[in-house]
Amino acid sequence: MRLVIARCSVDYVGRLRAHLPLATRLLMVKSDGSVLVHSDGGSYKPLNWMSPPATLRVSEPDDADRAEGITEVWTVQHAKSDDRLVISIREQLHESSHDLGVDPGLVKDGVEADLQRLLAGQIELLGAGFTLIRREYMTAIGPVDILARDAEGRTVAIELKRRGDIDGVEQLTRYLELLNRDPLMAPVRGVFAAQQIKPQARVLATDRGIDCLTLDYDAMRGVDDSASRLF
Amino acid sequence: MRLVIARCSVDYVGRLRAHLPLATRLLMVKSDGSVLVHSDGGSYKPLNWMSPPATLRVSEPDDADRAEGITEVWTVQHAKSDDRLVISIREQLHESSHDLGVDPGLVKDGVEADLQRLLAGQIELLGAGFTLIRREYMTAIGPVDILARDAEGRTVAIELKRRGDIDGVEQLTRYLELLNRDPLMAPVRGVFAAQQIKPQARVLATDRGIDCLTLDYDAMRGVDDSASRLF
DNA sequence: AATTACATCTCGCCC
DNA sequence: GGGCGAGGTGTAATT
Repeated sequence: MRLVIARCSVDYVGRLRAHLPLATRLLMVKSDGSVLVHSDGGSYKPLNWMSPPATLRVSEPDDADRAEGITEVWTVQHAKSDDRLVISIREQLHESSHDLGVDPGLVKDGVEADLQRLLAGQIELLGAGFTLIRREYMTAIGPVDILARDAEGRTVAIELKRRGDIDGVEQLTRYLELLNRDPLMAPVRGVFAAQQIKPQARVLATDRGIDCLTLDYDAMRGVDDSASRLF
Repeated sequence: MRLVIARCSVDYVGRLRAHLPLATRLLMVKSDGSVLVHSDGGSYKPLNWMSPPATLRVSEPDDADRAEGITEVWTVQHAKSDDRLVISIREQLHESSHDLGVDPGLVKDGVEADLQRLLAGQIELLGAGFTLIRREYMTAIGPVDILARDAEGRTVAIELKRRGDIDGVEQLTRYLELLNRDPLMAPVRGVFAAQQIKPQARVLATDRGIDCLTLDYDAMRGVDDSASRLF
């Protein structure tokens, strides 16, 4: 990885066009040819960038550029598209190179897949007498997160979200509509389960006869102690 | 902005939990307290990060950490939530600080990719005899992208997307439901137009009697040469 | 390789 | 502040 602090202007041409006026920025060149242009603020998204795979070519400025004080022109060309980033450098204030090696990568816990695994193992959270039919029940319009059977023997489709908003209710509604067309399966009722359910989503779900269930991930993780031994 | 290259492990606890095993990485500390942990690959997204506003506290390792070779512990605490990033540093290979100033920010030129403007000007793409009623036709639940009239004099609501997926079909369905409540306007039919339409979206649209239209942006741009003269 | 759905999405906009 | 829509989305899993 190469780190450069430079006064520069940047132009991107590709799926859109974008321009960064002259200012001092961090240029990060990664070993796969990708380049990130960061300012001293904002969040993790760079001001501008080129995704890998890409190649960086450093060239001399032409006469017009030189007259404007540009000392070096970086052309970062994407390997598989016409996307191009051109960095015009006026002054290089810092430069260093570092060998970082390959990163072992991130281990995550608490994403939707973890929620689904936990709820499938604690299906009684939905109510006494509930039994699991299966996870990821495939339909023509996508997989139903969890299919279960309630104490009365009725089929229940469960849609799981980390944050439950209107889109999730719409999704579950489509599944219910489809499943209820199957006379062998109908009537199927729905449960919308999420760590947090937005008020509007709750209203919409209730209006459509869909039950809402707020999940306590920490408590569920505590019950399944294989999860708590992850770290 | 402070740049540190260090052998470190990282733990994030907040909306989820995540762990980065020991490796050499770039730590970028921005002046708003945000921290980015980058490896020498991937794309612009860091391996882990803390969004601003946040505060960085550097502390001595406890005895257990010291025994494992940790020399410094960085705790990055988000100012408005319980999100926390803990960086355990074994070895600091590089350190530098830079004053970048405030960035003037990005100027996007081609952002308006005005598919809508182009289609409104080439409304005959929808079929012979189509005429434009208006763009951004306001309703109580939001603007219909384009409202047109077909050769038979019937009103047509058009939803435009760059990438057409199920959400767009749902959106158009809500508009159609509303517009068809108006006896002066009903019956209104729908057209779902996008550069690319996902199979599931096409199935749903067809099932609801909504026509699908795939748009060739480059061809449309070629017809309207004012667009090709933008730059 | 292409498709699909999730994301600590981020980033605007408008209300 | 929340809600909605778009992104040069990125990313992982599955087909």
